[in-house]
Amino acid sequence: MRELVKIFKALADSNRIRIIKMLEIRPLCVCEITDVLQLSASTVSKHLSILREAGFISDEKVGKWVNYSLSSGQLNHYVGSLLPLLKNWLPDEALILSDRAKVQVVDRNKVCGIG
Amino acid sequence: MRELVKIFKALADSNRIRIIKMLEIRPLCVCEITDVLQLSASTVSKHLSILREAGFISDEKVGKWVNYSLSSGQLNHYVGSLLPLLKNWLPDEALILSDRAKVQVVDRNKVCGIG
DNA sequence: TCCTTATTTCGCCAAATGACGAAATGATAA
DNA sequence: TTATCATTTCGTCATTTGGCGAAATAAGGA
Repeated sequence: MRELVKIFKALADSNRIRIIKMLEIRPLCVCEITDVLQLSASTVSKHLSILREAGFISDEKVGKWVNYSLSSGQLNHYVGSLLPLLKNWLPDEALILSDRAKVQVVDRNKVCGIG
Repeated sequence: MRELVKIFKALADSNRIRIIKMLEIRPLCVCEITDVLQLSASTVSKHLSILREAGFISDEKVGKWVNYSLSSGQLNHYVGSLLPLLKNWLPDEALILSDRAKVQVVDRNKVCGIG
């Protein structure tokens, strides 16, 4: 029960849903997400830790970057059911489409450390 | 997006999940739910309004009681996907089983106005 | 080694949340 | 009509949440 509540809490924020929908495109580092969402790095880092604790995403340190990607969903039963639903949801939401367009072109070597 | 966040917020509380799992058994009035959850009537009423606003439940006034029941799920796309998932989840959770056992025997004419 | 860079953690603040009791509402029963 | 009962609304309070900037970490490059 506590786990299920944690999972729904993780989804109960629009910025975290935006992150999940961005990660459906490809793995991203913190500063790429920061660039798209226009939030501070510390705020994005917090959102990512909430999503990670809930099992939606996993992180992998590569050099000075941490790449975040969607979980396979095989580890957590609830996540395995919810991520496919989310994948089909919000297909026409303007904000999500614009986020994803930015994800397509963002370059971590250019956005990180500048804006 | 706003609607989806509202829906996840509605599920992001253990007492509201308990209510949904109780309503899987049968429709209930506020005071029956109050009796099982051991919360104040005003708190339960608030939880029910959040679930109703999100589309999970509907209410029907019958005499002096208001019967709450699970939505068919045909009205709201998200709810229609999530309620069936919830129906399969937490099948062995002790708290849910105990709530449901109470639902089986609770009598609104006995519990309302006393406890 | 020293400096830069990406990320996380910490401390703070404003707003939202979940709880309660008291008061208001609406319907039944006397 | 008057009293009772189920429910909702209101005001309050403690806790949680989501945001920020500053400081701490950790890795890379000069």
